[in-house]
Amino acid sequence: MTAEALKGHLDGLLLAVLERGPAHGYALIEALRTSSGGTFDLPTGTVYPALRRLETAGLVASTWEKGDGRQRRTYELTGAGRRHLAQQRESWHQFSGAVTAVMDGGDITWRPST
Amino acid sequence: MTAEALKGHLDGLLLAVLERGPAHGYALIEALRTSSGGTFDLPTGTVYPALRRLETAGLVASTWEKGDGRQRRTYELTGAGRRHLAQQRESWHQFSGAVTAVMDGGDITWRPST
DNA sequence: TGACGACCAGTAGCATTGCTACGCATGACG
DNA sequence: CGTCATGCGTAGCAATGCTACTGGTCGTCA
Repeated sequence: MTAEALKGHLDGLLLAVLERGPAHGYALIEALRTSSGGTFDLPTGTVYPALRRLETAGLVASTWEKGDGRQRRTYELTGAGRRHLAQQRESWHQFSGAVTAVMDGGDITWRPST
Repeated sequence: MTAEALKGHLDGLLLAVLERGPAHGYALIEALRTSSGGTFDLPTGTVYPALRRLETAGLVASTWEKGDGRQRRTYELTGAGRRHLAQQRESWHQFSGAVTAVMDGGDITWRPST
Protein backbone atom coordinates (compact mmCIF):
# COMPACT_ATOMS: atom_id res chain seq x y z
CA MET A 1 0.00 0.00 0.00
CA THR A 2 2.47 2.43 -1.15
CA ALA A 3 1.06 5.84 -0.62
CA GLU A 4 1.75 6.53 -4.26
CA ALA A 5 -1.35 4.61 -5.15
CA LEU A 6 -3.38 7.73 -4.64
CA LYS A 7 -1.43 9.75 -7.15
CA GLY A 8 -3.58 11.18 -9.81
CA HIS A 9 -6.80 10.18 -8.14
CA LEU A 10 -6.91 12.65 -5.32
CA ASP A 11 -8.39 15.42 -7.40
CA GLY A 12 -11.31 13.31 -8.44
CA LEU A 13 -11.96 12.27 -4.88
CA LEU A 14 -11.98 15.83 -3.62
CA LEU A 15 -14.24 16.94 -6.41
CA ALA A 16 -16.57 14.06 -5.74
CA VAL A 17 -16.92 15.01 -2.11
CA LEU A 18 -17.43 18.63 -3.00
CA GLU A 19 -20.19 17.61 -5.35
CA ARG A 20 -22.30 16.84 -2.30
CA GLY A 21 -21.98 20.44 -1.26
CA PRO A 22 -19.47 23.08 -0.23
CA ALA A 23 -17.04 22.17 2.50
CA HIS A 24 -13.82 23.33 4.06
CA GLY A 25 -10.55 21.45 4.09
CA TYR A 26 -10.82 19.85 7.45
CA ALA A 27 -14.31 18.64 6.74
CA LEU A 28 -13.14 17.18 3.44
CA ILE A 29 -10.55 15.12 5.22
CA GLU A 30 -13.16 13.66 7.52
CA ALA A 31 -15.63 13.13 4.73
CA LEU A 32 -13.02 11.21 2.79
CA ARG A 33 -12.17 9.12 5.80
CA THR A 34 -15.73 8.16 6.57
CA SER A 35 -17.00 7.62 3.07
CA SER A 36 -13.98 5.52 2.19
CA GLY A 37 -14.52 3.32 5.19
CA GLY A 38 -11.33 4.52 6.78
CA THR A 39 -9.11 3.79 3.84
CA PHE A 40 -8.32 7.42 3.14
CA ASP A 41 -6.94 9.20 6.14
CA LEU A 42 -5.16 12.05 4.49
CA PRO A 43 -2.85 14.47 6.23
CA THR A 44 -3.51 18.16 5.91
CA GLY A 45 -0.30 18.55 4.00
CA THR A 46 -1.84 16.49 1.30
CA VAL A 47 -5.25 18.02 1.12
CA TYR A 48 -4.59 21.73 1.46
CA PRO A 49 -2.07 21.95 -1.35
CA ALA A 50 -4.35 19.83 -3.48
CA LEU A 51 -7.21 22.22 -2.92
CA ARG A 52 -5.06 25.14 -3.91
CA ARG A 53 -4.11 23.28 -7.04
CA LEU A 54 -7.72 22.71 -7.84
CA GLU A 55 -8.49 26.34 -7.25
CA THR A 56 -5.64 27.45 -9.46
CA ALA A 57 -6.99 25.13 -12.11
CA GLY A 58 -10.38 26.77 -11.75
CA LEU A 59 -12.14 23.61 -10.68
CA VAL A 60 -13.15 24.89 -7.27
CA ALA A 61 -13.72 28.31 -5.75
CA SER A 62 -13.07 29.31 -2.18
CA THR A 63 -14.43 31.88 0.23
CA TRP A 64 -13.33 32.85 3.70
CA GLU A 65 -16.05 31.90 6.07
CA LYS A 66 -15.44 33.49 9.44
CA GLY A 67 -17.57 31.99 12.17
CA ASP A 68 -16.35 34.24 14.93
CA GLY A 69 -12.67 33.84 15.44
CA ARG A 70 -12.14 30.56 13.68
CA GLN A 71 -11.73 31.20 10.03
CA ARG A 72 -12.35 28.52 7.53
CA ARG A 73 -11.97 28.54 3.83
CA THR A 74 -14.96 26.98 2.20
CA TYR A 75 -14.59 25.39 -1.19
CA GLU A 76 -17.23 24.68 -3.74
CA LEU A 77 -17.32 23.24 -7.22
CA THR A 78 -17.26 25.44 -10.26
CA GLY A 79 -18.83 24.53 -13.56
CA ALA A 80 -15.48 23.44 -14.88
CA GLY A 81 -15.04 21.39 -11.75
CA ARG A 82 -18.27 19.60 -12.35
CA ARG A 83 -17.29 18.83 -15.88
CA HIS A 84 -13.88 17.69 -14.80
CA LEU A 85 -15.43 15.44 -12.22
CA ALA A 86 -17.61 13.71 -14.76
CA GLN A 87 -14.59 13.12 -16.88
CA GLN A 88 -12.60 11.87 -13.92
CA ARG A 89 -15.32 9.44 -13.08
CA GLU A 90 -15.22 8.01 -16.53
CA SER A 91 -11.45 7.81 -16.47
CA TRP A 92 -11.61 6.07 -13.17
CA HIS A 93 -14.02 3.44 -14.39
CA GLN A 94 -11.90 2.77 -17.41
CA PHE A 95 -8.71 2.69 -15.41
CA SER A 96 -10.03 0.52 -12.62
CA GLY A 97 -11.65 -1.82 -15.09
CA ALA A 98 -8.38 -2.22 -16.92
CA VAL A 99 -6.38 -2.82 -13.77
CA THR A 100 -8.87 -5.33 -12.47
CA ALA A 101 -8.81 -7.09 -15.80
CA VAL A 102 -5.07 -7.46 -15.69
CA MET A 103 -4.97 -8.29 -12.02
CA ASP A 104 -7.78 -10.77 -11.79
CA GLY A 105 -7.15 -12.72 -14.93
CA GLY A 106 -6.05 -12.54 -18.47
CA ASP A 107 -9.53 -12.22 -19.81
CA ILE A 108 -11.02 -8.86 -20.22
CA THR A 109 -14.61 -7.87 -20.30
CA TRP A 110 -14.41 -4.49 -21.77
CA ARG A 111 -17.54 -2.52 -22.02
CA PRO A 112 -17.16 0.15 -24.66
CA SER A 113 -18.82 3.18 -23.17
CA THR A 114 -19.79 4.74 -26.44
CA MET B 1 -6.28 11.34 -18.38
CA THR B 2 -3.35 12.32 -16.31
CA ALA B 3 -0.70 9.71 -16.76
CA GLU B 4 -0.07 9.88 -13.04
CA ALA B 5 -3.04 7.64 -12.49
CA LEU B 6 -0.82 4.65 -12.96
CA LYS B 7 1.57 5.60 -10.20
CA GLY B 8 1.91 2.95 -7.62
CA HIS B 9 -0.05 0.39 -9.57
CA LEU B 10 2.44 -0.48 -12.26
CA ASP B 11 4.32 -2.95 -10.13
CA GLY B 12 1.22 -4.95 -9.41
CA LEU B 13 0.30 -5.02 -13.06
CA LEU B 14 3.69 -6.27 -14.12
CA LEU B 15 3.69 -8.91 -11.45
CA ALA B 16 0.21 -9.99 -12.44
CA VAL B 17 1.26 -10.49 -16.02
CA LEU B 18 4.37 -12.34 -14.98
CA GLU B 19 2.23 -14.63 -12.90
CA ARG B 20 0.99 -16.17 -16.13
CA GLY B 21 4.53 -17.14 -16.94
CA PRO B 22 7.98 -15.71 -17.61
CA ALA B 23 8.23 -13.01 -20.20
CA HIS B 24 10.61 -10.38 -21.44
CA GLY B 25 10.04 -6.65 -21.34
CA TYR B 26 8.77 -6.14 -24.82
CA ALA B 27 6.30 -8.97 -24.45
CA LEU B 28 5.07 -7.52 -21.17
CA ILE B 29 4.24 -4.28 -22.86
CA GLU B 30 2.13 -6.05 -25.42
CA ALA B 31 0.51 -8.29 -22.85
CA LEU B 32 -0.49 -5.26 -20.85
CA ARG B 33 -1.88 -3.55 -23.89
CA THR B 34 -3.99 -6.48 -24.95
CA SER B 35 -5.24 -7.62 -21.60
CA SER B 36 -6.17 -4.10 -20.63
CA GLY B 37 -8.16 -3.65 -23.77
CA GLY B 38 -5.77 -1.04 -25.05
CA THR B 39 -5.87 1.16 -21.99
CA PHE B 40 -2.26 0.53 -21.05
CA ASP B 41 0.12 1.30 -23.86
CA LEU B 42 3.29 1.82 -21.93
CA PRO B 43 6.51 3.15 -23.38
CA THR B 44 9.67 1.16 -22.89
CA GLY B 45 11.06 3.93 -20.73
CA THR B 46 8.36 3.13 -18.26
CA VAL B 47 8.55 -0.62 -18.24
CA TYR B 48 12.26 -1.33 -18.30
CA PRO B 49 13.14 0.81 -15.32
CA ALA B 50 10.17 -0.65 -13.49
CA LEU B 51 11.41 -4.15 -14.11
CA ARG B 52 14.81 -3.23 -12.80
CA ARG B 53 13.18 -1.82 -9.71
CA LEU B 54 11.28 -5.02 -9.22
CA GLU B 55 14.42 -7.03 -9.65
CA THR B 56 16.32 -4.90 -7.19
CA ALA B 57 13.46 -5.42 -4.78
CA GLY B 58 13.79 -9.14 -5.29
CA LEU B 59 10.31 -9.59 -6.67
CA VAL B 60 11.41 -10.83 -10.05
CA ALA B 61 14.49 -12.56 -11.39
CA SER B 62 15.96 -12.17 -14.85
CA THR B 63 18.01 -14.28 -17.16
CA TRP B 64 19.55 -13.50 -20.48
CA GLU B 65 17.85 -15.58 -23.08
CA LYS B 66 19.79 -15.50 -26.32
CA GLY B 67 17.79 -16.75 -29.26
CA ASP B 68 20.54 -16.35 -31.78
CA GLY B 69 21.69 -12.82 -32.01
CA ARG B 70 18.74 -11.09 -30.43
CA GLN B 71 19.21 -11.17 -26.74
CA ARG B 72 16.29 -10.79 -24.49
CA ARG B 73 16.12 -10.60 -20.78
CA THR B 74 13.42 -12.86 -19.47
CA TYR B 75 11.83 -12.08 -16.17
CA GLU B 76 10.00 -14.40 -13.86
CA LEU B 77 8.37 -14.12 -10.49
CA THR B 78 10.20 -15.01 -7.34
CA GLY B 79 8.54 -16.29 -4.22
CA ALA B 80 8.62 -12.83 -2.73
CA GLY B 81 7.14 -11.53 -5.93
CA ARG B 82 4.27 -13.92 -5.67
CA ARG B 83 3.61 -12.87 -2.11
CA HIS B 84 3.86 -9.25 -3.02
CA LEU B 85 1.42 -9.75 -5.83
CA ALA B 86 -1.18 -11.28 -3.55
CA GLN B 87 -0.80 -8.36 -1.25
CA GLN B 88 -1.00 -5.91 -4.12
CA ARG B 89 -4.16 -7.52 -5.31
CA GLU B 90 -5.74 -7.07 -1.93
CA SER B 91 -4.54 -3.50 -1.73
CA TRP B 92 -5.98 -2.85 -5.12
CA HIS B 93 -9.38 -4.18 -4.23
CA GLN B 94 -9.46 -2.14 -1.08
CA PHE B 95 -8.25 0.94 -2.85
CA SER B 96 -10.52 0.67 -5.84
CA GLY B 97 -13.47 -0.09 -3.61
CA ALA B 98 -12.80 2.99 -1.57
CA VAL B 99 -12.39 5.23 -4.59
CA THR B 100 -15.52 3.91 -6.19
CA ALA B 101 -17.38 4.42 -2.95
CA VAL B 102 -16.35 8.05 -2.80
CA MET B 103 -16.83 8.62 -6.48
CA ASP B 104 -20.14 6.93 -7.02
CA GLY B 105 -21.91 8.00 -3.89
CA GLY B 106 -21.53 8.70 -0.25
CA ASP B 107 -22.52 5.25 0.86
CA ILE B 108 -19.93 2.62 1.24
CA THR B 109 -20.32 -1.07 1.21
CA TRP B 110 -17.18 -2.19 2.83
CA ARG B 111 -16.49 -5.84 2.95
CA PRO B 112 -14.01 -6.60 5.69
CA SER B 113 -11.78 -9.23 4.17
CA THR B 114 -10.84 -10.90 7.42
C1' DT C 1 -4.35 29.79 35.85
C1' DG C 2 -2.18 26.54 32.95
C1' DA C 3 -1.93 22.57 29.97
C1' DC C 4 -3.69 19.98 26.59
C1' DG C 5 -6.32 18.47 22.81
C1' DA C 6 -9.66 19.20 18.91
C1' DC C 7 -10.31 22.16 15.19
C1' DC C 8 -8.42 24.88 11.14
C1' DA C 9 -5.07 26.54 7.68
C1' DG C 10 -0.81 26.69 5.63
C1' DT C 11 4.37 26.01 3.80
C1' DA C 12 9.10 23.90 2.83
C1' DG C 13 11.51 20.21 1.41
C1' DC C 14 11.74 15.51 0.08
C1' DA C 15 11.17 10.92 -2.27
C1' DT C 16 9.06 8.37 -5.58
C1' DT C 17 7.47 7.42 -9.96
C1' DG C 18 6.34 7.36 -14.72
C1' DC C 19 7.22 9.88 -19.11
C1' DT C 20 9.85 11.96 -23.01
C1' DA C 21 13.60 11.61 -25.83
C1' DC C 22 17.39 9.63 -26.74
C1' DG C 23 21.15 5.79 -28.16
C1' DC C 24 22.36 1.16 -29.68
C1' DA C 25 21.85 -3.45 -31.72
C1' DT C 26 19.82 -7.41 -34.71
C1' DG C 27 16.95 -9.39 -38.31
C1' DA C 28 13.75 -9.17 -42.22
C1' DC C 29 12.06 -7.15 -46.28
C1' DG C 30 11.79 -3.99 -50.18
C1' DC D 1 21.05 0.07 -48.79
C1' DG D 2 17.15 1.98 -46.17
C1' DT D 3 13.61 1.20 -43.15
C1' DC D 4 10.87 -0.97 -39.96
C1' DA D 5 9.72 -4.16 -36.09
C1' DT D 6 11.92 -6.20 -32.36
C1' DG D 7 14.51 -5.54 -28.09
C1' DC D 8 17.22 -3.31 -24.20
C1' DG D 9 18.71 0.54 -21.87
C1' DT D 10 19.69 5.50 -19.67
C1' DA D 11 19.37 10.63 -18.55
C1' DG D 12 16.69 14.16 -17.20
C1' DC D 13 12.26 16.00 -16.16
C1' DA D 14 7.67 17.06 -14.05
C1' DA D 15 4.14 15.92 -11.08
C1' DT D 16 2.32 14.54 -6.85
C1' DG D 17 1.62 13.24 -2.19
C1' DC D 18 3.99 12.84 2.35
C1' DT D 19 6.58 14.32 6.51
C1' DA D 20 7.35 17.79 9.63
C1' DC D 21 6.68 22.00 10.93
C1' DT D 22 4.40 26.77 12.19
C1' DG D 23 0.52 29.48 13.86
C1' DG D 24 -3.92 30.34 15.51
C1' DT D 25 -8.84 29.76 18.08
C1' DC D 26 -11.76 27.30 21.19
C1' DG D 27 -13.11 24.16 24.91
C1' DT D 28 -12.12 21.36 28.76
C1' DC D 29 -10.01 19.63 32.67
C1' DA D 30 -6.75 19.73 36.48
